Amino acid sequence: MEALNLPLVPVVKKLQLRSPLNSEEIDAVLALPLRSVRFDPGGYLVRQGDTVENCCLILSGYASRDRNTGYKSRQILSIHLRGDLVDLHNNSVDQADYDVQALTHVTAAYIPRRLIYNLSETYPAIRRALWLDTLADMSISREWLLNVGRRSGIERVAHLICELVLRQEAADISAGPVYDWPMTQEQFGDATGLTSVHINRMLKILRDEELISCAKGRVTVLDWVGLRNKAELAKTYALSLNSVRFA
Amino acid sequence: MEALNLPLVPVVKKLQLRSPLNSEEIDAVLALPLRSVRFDPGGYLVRQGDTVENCCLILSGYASRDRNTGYKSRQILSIHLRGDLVDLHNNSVDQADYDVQALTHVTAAYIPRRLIYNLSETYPAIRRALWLDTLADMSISREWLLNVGRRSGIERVAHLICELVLRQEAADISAGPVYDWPMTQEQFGDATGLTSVHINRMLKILRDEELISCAKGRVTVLDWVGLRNKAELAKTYALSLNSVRFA
DNA sequence: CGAACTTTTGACAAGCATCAACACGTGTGG
DNA sequence: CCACACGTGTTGATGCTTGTCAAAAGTTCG
Repeated sequence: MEALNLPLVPVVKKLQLRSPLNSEEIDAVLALPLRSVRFDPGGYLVRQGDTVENCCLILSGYASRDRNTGYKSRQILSIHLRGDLVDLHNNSVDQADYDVQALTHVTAAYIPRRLIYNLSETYPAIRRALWLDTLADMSISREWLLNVGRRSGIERVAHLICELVLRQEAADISAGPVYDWPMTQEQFGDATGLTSVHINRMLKILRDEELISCAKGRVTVLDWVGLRNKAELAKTYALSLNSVRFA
Repeated sequence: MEALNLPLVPVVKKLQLRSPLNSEEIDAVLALPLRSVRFDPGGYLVRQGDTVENCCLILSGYASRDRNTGYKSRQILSIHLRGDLVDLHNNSVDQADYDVQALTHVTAAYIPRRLIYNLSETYPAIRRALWLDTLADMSISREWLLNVGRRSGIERVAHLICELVLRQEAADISAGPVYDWPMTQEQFGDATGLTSVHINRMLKILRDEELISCAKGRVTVLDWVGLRNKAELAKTYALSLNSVRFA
């Protein structure tokens, strides 16, 4: 019982970032039944066109949502960390209009979407939290669109690194200036609308200017202010990542 | 009384596209108090950083949501037609993180956001409709990100034209192959992540290939299938624009 | 240890931006 | 009524950014 509940603790924490929950509401979330599944990198948690009967929750690892154009290229729409309810947004639509793919090894849990729906109908605070979580998601989306549409290659790369740093801090995955690097350069390109070759060159510039250093699987930010300036990171953006609360 | 309600009819219609409303719910929406304001092209309906106390509804004309990077450039995040509740997504955040700007002459109405919130708490059907409307909005956002991130100039332009055509049909603003053209080439560039000069060249190609023709303020689609092929418009996308319903 | 993937680097090509000049239409004031 | 300014559309010349192709070196994992 206790053991079953533990995976849901990050979810409770994430929801409470948005709207405070009382103990009854917390218990209701923790009581959600889980069906855990492990995925290798590249595995599909959700496939475009799937009939959506479950909501997919990341328990560990990193996953991406993505869409692709006819032939060639993939666009990563968002990146998801532990505690993220990835396809809440498919929750009321018949078919998923994107893939959800494991970037690293991922443990995910499927939750029947009907149960989440019931929960949100029963508890207004949970409803608000889910709503605000969605709003935060949309805010990140907007920033990505600005990033891809109107920034240069070097700015895009710096910006995405900044975002991942901030989100990992908010999720208590990292502390200090050393951060998980969940993705290949190709995947990073798919997130920024660039090719992997160009990503490599941009990372080299950031290394040469001593803003970051890369080891295997990790990035260390050497100069946070410098990196942020390179990214033109909006001041309000950092806020929206962590502190969208019910007002 | 009747006269006051008329502007809200398109909103009711839009909500009912998502989830059926009974007459009590319809009356509740129609009873919302409005404060109408007219804007010239370029006027700001909402400014980034504004404290959000009202929700902004488009009664006529076209508006855009946009963000800009430090110096130069603007990215249009979405385009809004009659009946759209533009900043529902700021509804629970203290400050707007984007501008809302009139593309054409616009009549807009401000509605206290608290009233919309109350409405959604009182009537589950309205809540679902607003939620699904938001999901549809996110679906469009995702497609824009794919468009800007992974498509060539010509594809981006064709794709956006296709989207505007579909949405105007869904909103009963146009019928047949002739469509309003609410924006300048510069604005079109801001929506697609290109420059106005390049937009001009891409439009010339589409005209030379006899896929569209342009007169002042209007675009006529001469070859819908050809234009859609040029855009690689996903089949599922057309659906998501109009038919996100409660399942 | 070897196979498969990822990173790195170079040479070259293509796409798009930038700058600039002119055409066209519209509204405004003299 | 004309002249003019201003915004928008059109086109050309040029250069930078990024993509493409290719090859070699490093890395991971069975």
